Amino acid sequence: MDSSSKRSSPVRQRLIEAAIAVLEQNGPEGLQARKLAAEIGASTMAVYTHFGGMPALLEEVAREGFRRFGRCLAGAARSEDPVADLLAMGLAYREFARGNSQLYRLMFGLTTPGTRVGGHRDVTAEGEPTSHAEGIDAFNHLVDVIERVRDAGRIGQADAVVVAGQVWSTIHGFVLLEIAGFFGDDGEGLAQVLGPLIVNVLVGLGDSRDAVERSTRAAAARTQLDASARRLPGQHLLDR
Amino acid sequence: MDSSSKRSSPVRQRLIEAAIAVLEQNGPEGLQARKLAAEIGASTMAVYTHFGGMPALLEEVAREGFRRFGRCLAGAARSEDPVADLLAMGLAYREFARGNSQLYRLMFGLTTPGTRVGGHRDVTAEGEPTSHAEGIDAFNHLVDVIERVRDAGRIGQADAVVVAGQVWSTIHGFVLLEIAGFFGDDGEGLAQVLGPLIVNVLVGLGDSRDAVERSTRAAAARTQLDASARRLPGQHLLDR
DNA sequence: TGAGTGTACATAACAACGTTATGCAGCGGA
DNA sequence: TCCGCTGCATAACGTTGTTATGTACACTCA
Repeated sequence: MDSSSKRSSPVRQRLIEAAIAVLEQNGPEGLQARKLAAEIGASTMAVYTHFGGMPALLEEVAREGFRRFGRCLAGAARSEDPVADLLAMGLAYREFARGNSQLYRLMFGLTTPGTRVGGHRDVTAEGEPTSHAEGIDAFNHLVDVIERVRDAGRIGQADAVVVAGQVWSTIHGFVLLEIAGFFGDDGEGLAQVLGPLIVNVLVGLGDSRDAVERSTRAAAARTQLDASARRLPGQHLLDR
Repeated sequence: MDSSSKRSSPVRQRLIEAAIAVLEQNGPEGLQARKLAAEIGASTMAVYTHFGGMPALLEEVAREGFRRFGRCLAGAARSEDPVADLLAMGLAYREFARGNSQLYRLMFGLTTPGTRVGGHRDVTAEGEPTSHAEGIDAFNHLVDVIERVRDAGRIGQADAVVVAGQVWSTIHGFVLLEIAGFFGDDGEGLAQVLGPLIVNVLVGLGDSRDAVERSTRAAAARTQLDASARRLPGQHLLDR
């Protein structure tokens, strides 16, 4: 068998895309074998001939999500100011997570929706992210930028991987709390929390505050950033 | 009806506790009406007379989780060095999340396991954290410490709520990535990522690096911190 | 060219899940 | 004593993931 007949069969790909679409529209509850199959005009058997079961399909959805995520991060512009590039990548990161919040959560193994037992006893051992490889690929885009930041002499001689882990923790935590609604629905969280926070981290890493804020303006100018979103009252942490 | 007969009925409480125990042992998949009822020696009807359905029970589990989480944070020692107290609270935070990882994820609406449809059409609208109130209570412990840090003149005149949001993002993100296995299973992530990261944030907030590191040692001395855990090879970000 | 082989898929059935309907035992107040 | 209510067991229903079975089509080889 050649690689195109089985590996990239149209129904297989359409199932994954239908799953992503349904996931974002109806939430994880919508990820049902019958529903997805009907969505592409097939029977539930399509899920089993192409994936072997719902868990494997969801695994593939997460993998595809990480690929798109990686492309999103890679698409962040690359200039002569690596700190501005890092900040732009952070904005792209948040934009992806906000625009694909359900997918983002699924990617990090947080959703675990469809792993219902049904007829058989087997269940994916919960939370083991087999899509680690794709996740690390995406993570490496962060490492690359940080290596450039370091090589530009902005943060001393730190280990880029370790620093990337710190930056990733920062953005990941903010994004999840923002998605969960803890920072309100407008851009308040970005302006008041994530923005200052990433600046603080970079200053803590050794860059000068002036330089970081210059880079911030450069990144904001590149991304048509509506950071000063209209503020509406809401029930969240920053509101009191 | 008096408050003890309905509000804190033994079976109601035992169902919640059974759910927490099963959740941590078997993962979200184990949170089934039949299983939980059998666990306390009752029929599935107990779930419906006391909660009205699985979603409400899970909501109550999350609420109880936030209460325990709040008590855990409140239990962090209180000394004359507020930065050391903040760091100790961060350690307690991570300890709770690691020791109750499934519960922690459920608390933040990330798990969404039992919201299967079954007979009726209704489904909790996915991800809306009705247990916000308890979550904010826990969050306020963080705000309190940071107010003391600010009043001690260590971080300028920042808004304590905003700063708390930054610190929370930081720890939340790290803890979730660590739970997901991205930082290895030993304490490497703590020593290489979270520790330096929180120091960087505090330095970025205005404290001096020397003062933060003194506070770090103080906090580590209080908590019998085995930060230098034995390093085993593993497949994760920091390993290459 | 025709029989054999295998894959992709539809149909139908099964076990397990959440939920609801029904019924019964026990209680308290009139 | 009788009524009504509450707490719960039993049994049934609809929906889920999954599996079994059968079939149509494509491809291979003689």
